[in-house]
Amino acid sequence: MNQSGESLRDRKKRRTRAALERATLRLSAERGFDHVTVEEIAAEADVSVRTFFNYFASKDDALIGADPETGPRMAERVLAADGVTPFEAFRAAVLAEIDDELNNARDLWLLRKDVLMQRPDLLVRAFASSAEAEQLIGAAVAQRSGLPADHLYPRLLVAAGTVAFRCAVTRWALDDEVALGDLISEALDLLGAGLAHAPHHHEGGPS
Amino acid sequence: MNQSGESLRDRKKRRTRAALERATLRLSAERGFDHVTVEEIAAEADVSVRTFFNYFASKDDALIGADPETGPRMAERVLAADGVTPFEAFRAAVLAEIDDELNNARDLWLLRKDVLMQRPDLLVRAFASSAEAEQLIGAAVAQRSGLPADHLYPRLLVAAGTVAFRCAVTRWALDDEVALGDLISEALDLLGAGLAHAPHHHEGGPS
DNA sequence: TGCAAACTTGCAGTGACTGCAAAAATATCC
DNA sequence: GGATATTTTTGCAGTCACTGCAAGTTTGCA
Repeated sequence: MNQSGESLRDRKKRRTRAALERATLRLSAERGFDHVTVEEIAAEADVSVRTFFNYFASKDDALIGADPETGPRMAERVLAADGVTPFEAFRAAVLAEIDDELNNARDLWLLRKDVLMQRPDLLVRAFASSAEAEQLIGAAVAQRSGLPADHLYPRLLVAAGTVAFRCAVTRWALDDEVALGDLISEALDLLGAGLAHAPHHHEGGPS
Repeated sequence: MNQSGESLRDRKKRRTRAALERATLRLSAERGFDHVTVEEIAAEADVSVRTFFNYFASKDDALIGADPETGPRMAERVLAADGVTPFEAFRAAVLAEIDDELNNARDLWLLRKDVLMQRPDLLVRAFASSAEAEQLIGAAVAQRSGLPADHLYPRLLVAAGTVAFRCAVTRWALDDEVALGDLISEALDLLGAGLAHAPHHHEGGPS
């Protein structure tokens, strides 16, 4: 291993993963997600098809850049935030995550936007693969709440938070000129305050 | 066409659909969802594989019995409920739907329970196909709210409601001795009241 | 330099899913 | 009751996502 924390191997893996993600998004933005084969993606990223599947469990996963580290990292974030409610901890974790994402991979998110503009429903399908991540984050929320791990609240919070994220991304992809972070924040606030009452509608107002 | 509202054709279609659903669930409960092929399901239901795909767009869809009429029917229910908030209308529509379901196809739900006991994560995947139904119901909620169809609130309500349903079904499949309707009701209440504050935990209390 | 571990690749195979056109079943009209 | 139009079922051929395995290649470490 090198003196730095990241070995050659790690660096190569990160580059390959990024290349596959970028290839998936670039080609999909160009001709539509299901007019692109994994074979083409792999070719564009200059690796074998088999290698594609070493990095992503499915084509859908490559679309959202599903990363096995996301779940554990989010769980850690939830546990780390101190002196706030579990909900606030979760909210902060989500916002921190997307902030990092936009800082480190803004180009990928712009491509993603192009793809989702064409087919917003892809997001619904793609998020279905996050089951085990939800599990982990839910356990963290449960721990912070002093609730049993199988209680309804943590599961519902994480699941609803995930769809809030999804809704926000969808809106972001369609409407122009809004910051993604703001949309996510708004959606989470709505969940926090309760959906019992619809917000009033202002012509040309916020959102 | 017969004197009754339902022709021979309609009756046969309903029977075939039910047979396919039942075959999917029976075989999956027995040996696990992904150790069953569509070929086997079709054989059990006594139709061709191609016919299976005339009824269900995917194997996942057969698992939850995805019905093209569900979306429109739910939308209608939302619009029909009168003199209540959009949230209440949605809530009532969901509860009415599951009530009908349990009355008309309780046996299928018991089989479903067996399958989900083994693999709760299947539900997450299966619900991903409901994108267009969500669209329809969301439009109905928007109309009742006096909000534009692309506003965040209706989309979020329906999406969150869907995962609330999903969470409730998962809990129902794992815990014994609880009515599914009660669990769904509880989950929707939580959404309505807001997730900002975790409910208190009573030992042995109402989970 | 040499060994061990991690990563990549090709290959062969399974199975979901699709379009198409012919065959079978059902509805409609006289 | 029979001819005809409409639906539904089916088989077939083909594409493509995804998997396990075993061999080849690269990187880490002593």
